[in-house]
Amino acid sequence: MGRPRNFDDDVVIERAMDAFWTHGYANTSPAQLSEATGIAKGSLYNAFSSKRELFARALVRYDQQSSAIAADLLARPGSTIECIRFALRSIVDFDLSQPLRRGCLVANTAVELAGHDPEIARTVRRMQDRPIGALTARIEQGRRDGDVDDDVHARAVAEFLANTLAGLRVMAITYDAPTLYRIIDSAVAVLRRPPSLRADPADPPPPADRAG
Amino acid sequence: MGRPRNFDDDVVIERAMDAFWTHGYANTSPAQLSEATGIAKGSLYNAFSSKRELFARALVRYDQQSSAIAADLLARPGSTIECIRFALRSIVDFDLSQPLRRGCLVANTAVELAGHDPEIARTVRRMQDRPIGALTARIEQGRRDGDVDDDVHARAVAEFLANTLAGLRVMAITYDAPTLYRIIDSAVAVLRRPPSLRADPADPPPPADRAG
DNA sequence: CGACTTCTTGACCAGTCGGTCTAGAACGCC
DNA sequence: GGCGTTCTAGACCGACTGGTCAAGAAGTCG
Repeated sequence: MGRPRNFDDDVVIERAMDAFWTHGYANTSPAQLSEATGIAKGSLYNAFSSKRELFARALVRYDQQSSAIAADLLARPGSTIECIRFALRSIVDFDLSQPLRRGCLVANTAVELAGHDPEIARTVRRMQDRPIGALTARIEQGRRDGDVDDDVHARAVAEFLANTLAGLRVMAITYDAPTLYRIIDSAVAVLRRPPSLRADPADPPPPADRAG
Repeated sequence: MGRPRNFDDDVVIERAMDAFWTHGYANTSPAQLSEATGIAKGSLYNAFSSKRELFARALVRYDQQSSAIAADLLARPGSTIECIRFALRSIVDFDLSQPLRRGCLVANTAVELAGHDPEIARTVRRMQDRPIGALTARIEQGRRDGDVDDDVHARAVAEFLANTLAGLRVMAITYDAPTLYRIIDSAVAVLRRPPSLRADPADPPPPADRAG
């Protein structure tokens, strides 16, 4: 009963996500959100309580979409290394195809808000853990498939690749495709041979790998 | 002639840098800057024209300090891989030792402003190029010293390591030391054996390195 | 000393911030 | 068609934004 919503919440959240992603949290005013969504400020507050709440919903939406894209990319056929290389390239290509360089909303939120707000920090952390989990699973699959060395520590490499991705999305704001592609090639090379995981990292590399 | 400055510009810029670093550009108001520096708003504007101008000066200062620290770290004795590992760990340790997680001011500025402001983007890009140059030099030295393979592409690996660092400083906002250390260990492992730089990256790894 | 200059300060400014509220529109229900 | 409810829209709010300015303080110079 009562008057029904004049708009689809999901559409509004998506447009708000876009605005927050483009301008950051602090630099997106209620007036801008109203303009971006086509909904008057009053209605926005009636539906989402506060700017903060709307942002939280937008962030969740971003995470869902990103996870879906990541899952698709990591489910593609091919060797682990080629799959991950293609996935990283696709994300970089996406960033560079945008009219404005805006990075990754989760990372941007970490930078802008996580340092001051423990709740946001927890949320961001949870969202950052997801690609690590997905990469871990893909690398473990690679080990089962035999295209990844048994002594590759799946979780450690996944963390490393997620870190590389975080870096790439910052670098994509100011650098060009060739540089970013070179970085990706260097990064995925860890899947060729595992990094040393010993306690004393100063020891020399093992005399030869299993091919020797 | 005329009344002399009541304060040291450099001290004020340093404190402003701290405020911008902690809160971001948009979230640092003239009132906060006045409080952080101990200088009345009017004097601040008299000396630095605008918030924007003061920020630019603070950013330059940050870059100078960072470069000096980086130079020191990369000038330390030891093998290239150990030197770089130690340098990355030191930066991570610094980030984690701070009362607030605030990342890297240059990267934060890339995220917050570079997407919308080409001039800031150029400045940030120049600042990001510096650690790449320093790393390139250190890796080339390693090649001369013989502790880095001749087929390591110094510049490519330097870009990769700078990207890793960019990632680390975002990850240091939400992750803990063990995870970050593992990431560093994975990253510096590229110096053990060069990434493939061939056109077709899908080719299998060479049968054995020079130790085999 | 007085003249001149540049500094410091807090009052002041228009504009915007995040948010509230009121008037009334648009339904379901009886 | 009334009634109750929930919606919409935009006027409105105090606080604060980035920035200016006038009044006067603190120097140099002749």
